[in-house]
Amino acid sequence: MNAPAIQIDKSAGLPVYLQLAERIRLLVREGELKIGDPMPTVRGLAVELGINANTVARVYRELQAEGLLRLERGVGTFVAEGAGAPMKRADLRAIERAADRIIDLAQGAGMNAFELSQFIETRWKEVRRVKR
Amino acid sequence: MNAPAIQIDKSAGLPVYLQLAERIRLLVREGELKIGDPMPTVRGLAVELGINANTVARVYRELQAEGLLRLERGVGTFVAEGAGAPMKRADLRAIERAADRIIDLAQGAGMNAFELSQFIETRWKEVRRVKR
Amino acid sequence: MNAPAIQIDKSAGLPVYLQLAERIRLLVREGELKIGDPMPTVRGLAVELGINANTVARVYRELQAEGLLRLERGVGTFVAEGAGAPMKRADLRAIERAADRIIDLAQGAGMNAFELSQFIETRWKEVRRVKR
Amino acid sequence: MNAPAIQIDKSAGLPVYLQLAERIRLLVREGELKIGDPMPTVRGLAVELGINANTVARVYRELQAEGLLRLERGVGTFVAEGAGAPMKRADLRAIERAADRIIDLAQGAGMNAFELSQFIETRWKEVRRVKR
DNA sequence: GTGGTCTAGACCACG
DNA sequence: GTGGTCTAGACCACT
Repeated sequence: MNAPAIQIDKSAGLPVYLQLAERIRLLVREGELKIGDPMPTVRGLAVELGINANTVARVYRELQAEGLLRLERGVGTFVAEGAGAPMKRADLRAIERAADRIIDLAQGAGMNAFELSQFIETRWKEVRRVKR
Repeated sequence: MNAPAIQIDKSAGLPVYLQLAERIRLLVREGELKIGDPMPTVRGLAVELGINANTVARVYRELQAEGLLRLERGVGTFVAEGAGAPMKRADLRAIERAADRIIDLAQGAGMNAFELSQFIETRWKEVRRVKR
Repeated sequence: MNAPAIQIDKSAGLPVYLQLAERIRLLVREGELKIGDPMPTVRGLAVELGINANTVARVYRELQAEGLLRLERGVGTFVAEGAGAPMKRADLRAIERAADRIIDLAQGAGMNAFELSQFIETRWKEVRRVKR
Repeated sequence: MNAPAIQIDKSAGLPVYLQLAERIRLLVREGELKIGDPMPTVRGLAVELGINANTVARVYRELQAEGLLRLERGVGTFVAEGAGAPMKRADLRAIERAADRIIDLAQGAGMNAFELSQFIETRWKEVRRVKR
């Protein structure tokens, strides 16, 4: 598909706009969105995700400030030149495999998605602290 | 240590009270907090984390409603009998090893903690969807 | 006065949020707002300027991203440490005197405020182009 | 040159059509465009400035309504008789000198073009307020 | 039809 | 009472 599906969890606690921004950053880093690719329109994406157009516009604006997107009035929104190179495919695959494994383990131990993600964020910060 | 260290990221977007509640649930599941163990006082924990005492009290109340904590007026707060058995040590160790590995891979690929946790949450939901 | 008056021209063509952001940046650079000073509340300033609270909030958020303001949930908004040192008083005075002079000349020649500011912006860019 | 260079800053916040209209008015007042002089064609100017032809056409129409331009179908666009007399050369030179001076001061103090023009507009309005 | 700005007002997190 | 998020909807600038 040309425009990869973007999912949002409106009841996740994390603000919708942060989820959406992060999802787009990830699609760019994964190479699913390449420099110059057109983004969905503000209103179109809003309808697709069941959120308000202002929320999408806010995300696009912030990503433009980051240099990741380029907003052209009257034309559309595109992945900007400043988006940087995507991850290497091999790296991405390795992370995907590792993710599938830990998800499997966590499910076996009775954790849910939120618990696992929190666990990993906490552990990340602990590891960094130890390394210092 | 009597009370395991709890970390909160006030600038993480996720509400403080959700982070705190989740952190305590995890400590119980990991077996670091056992049934009957005393929790830090509301005020003490609030000071330690640099957040408002009301926020801590709210979390303790919610966890009491869940049956995870037991608030004894005038005495203190304790891990309740309803907390359930902790995870098996082997499971926990396996998840920790898997976490360290994926954190390593993600850092190597230039991701940050938030990106990785979002990636895993998204992947979890995708996997579940595929399995259906 | 503790909180310097901020003025907005809602019919100026330039978006209100840009005017407001620039006005605040200038007050900081002029030294009228110092590091640690409290800003008006979002809602209070909105009422004072006759604009919507969301517009003020957007400006505060953008200035926080710039490192100029510090927003504390439940507390208030303050001039941040990253605001940098204000201009020297002598420089400021010299610019004020020069401004008064050119305003006088422009008024004598029948220009209005918008024309003069456009003239200066254009000339600035021409000068820079020549210098290159 | 036949048609003096016109500059537009598409990222300046101020609508392009306002910038363009103001720039033309100024060229007439400065005497760089005299009564009867031909204006660039709509399409030519649009291409030169990298904006849409509709936008240029709209500006020409507005300036015609003001009596500044005269559109002759099939022939071209010209500076109209109603354009009025240009500023005195001495006045213009004095303003230019004053502008160069204040630009110099502002650059020395670390301001940018937008900041200076906003500063002057604000000061203009303050001065008028004081004089009343 | 695209993005941009602004409003009015609801509800939430936090102190 | 403070800032934060989100909605619904209006109107504008531009292609």
